Amino acid sequence: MTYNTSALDGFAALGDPTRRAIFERVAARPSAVGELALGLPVSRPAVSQHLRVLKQAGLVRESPQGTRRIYRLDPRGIGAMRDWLEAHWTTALDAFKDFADAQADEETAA
Amino acid sequence: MTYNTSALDGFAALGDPTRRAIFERVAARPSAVGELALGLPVSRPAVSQHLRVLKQAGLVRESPQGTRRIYRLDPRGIGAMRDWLEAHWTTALDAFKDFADAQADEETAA
DNA sequence: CCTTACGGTAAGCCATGACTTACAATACGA
DNA sequence: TCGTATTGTAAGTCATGGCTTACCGTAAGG
Repeated sequence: MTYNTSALDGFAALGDPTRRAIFERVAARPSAVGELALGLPVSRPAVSQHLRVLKQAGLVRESPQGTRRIYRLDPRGIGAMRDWLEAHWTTALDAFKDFADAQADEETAA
Repeated sequence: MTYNTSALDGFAALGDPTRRAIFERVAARPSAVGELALGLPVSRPAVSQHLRVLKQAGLVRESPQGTRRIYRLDPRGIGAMRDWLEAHWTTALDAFKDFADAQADEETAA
């Protein structure tokens, strides 16, 4: 099973609560792996593995700085998700409006 | 571990490819469970279980119609995700801009 | 009524993945 | 050059969850 596996994997990446926490901390301030691990209830390797997933989803970028790797947001991944949601947002509203209208008609008829 | 478990569970819901396929089909046209299962490589109970998750995430709504249940989009869930992404979108752009500027300065200095 | 259609639920199987500890690699500082 | 700091990776464990088949409830229609 493959479906559309493109950049929409951002949803799977942000689906994990720990990963979402990491993402939000990186969003607040670019950080190294160790710093992130300090504020989280998981080990440093776990954070490292999560960052790899986030990176593959295009959600974060790393830039080496000495022996440390600074992680910052990458607009590409979040942009793709944003576009996808925005497209469905309008259709969702339209569909809901049609449904509400139909309900109203039903009420009137009854 | 709990983190923020509110309506952001939409990410976890849409993280699964099968669920995303179901969501897109419901977005294209409100459908019954059986119809959805016909066009997918999984059994009808599987679709039913996925719909439950999507419903709990506020992404779809069901409305009984005879023995059938018509599923349509629910704007609430997708709206929450949209807001969350939109907020981080701007910070992502800002952070990226700062980073790009710093890189440019570094280039100039070198 | 009795039958048929439709869909939710239970139980169980199995792959995925999140996490841990242990280890290897790399860059900096004394 | 040697020790230290920082991080990625390997291997293994364990829980989560996605899928299936079997079953039960319920609403229409003869």
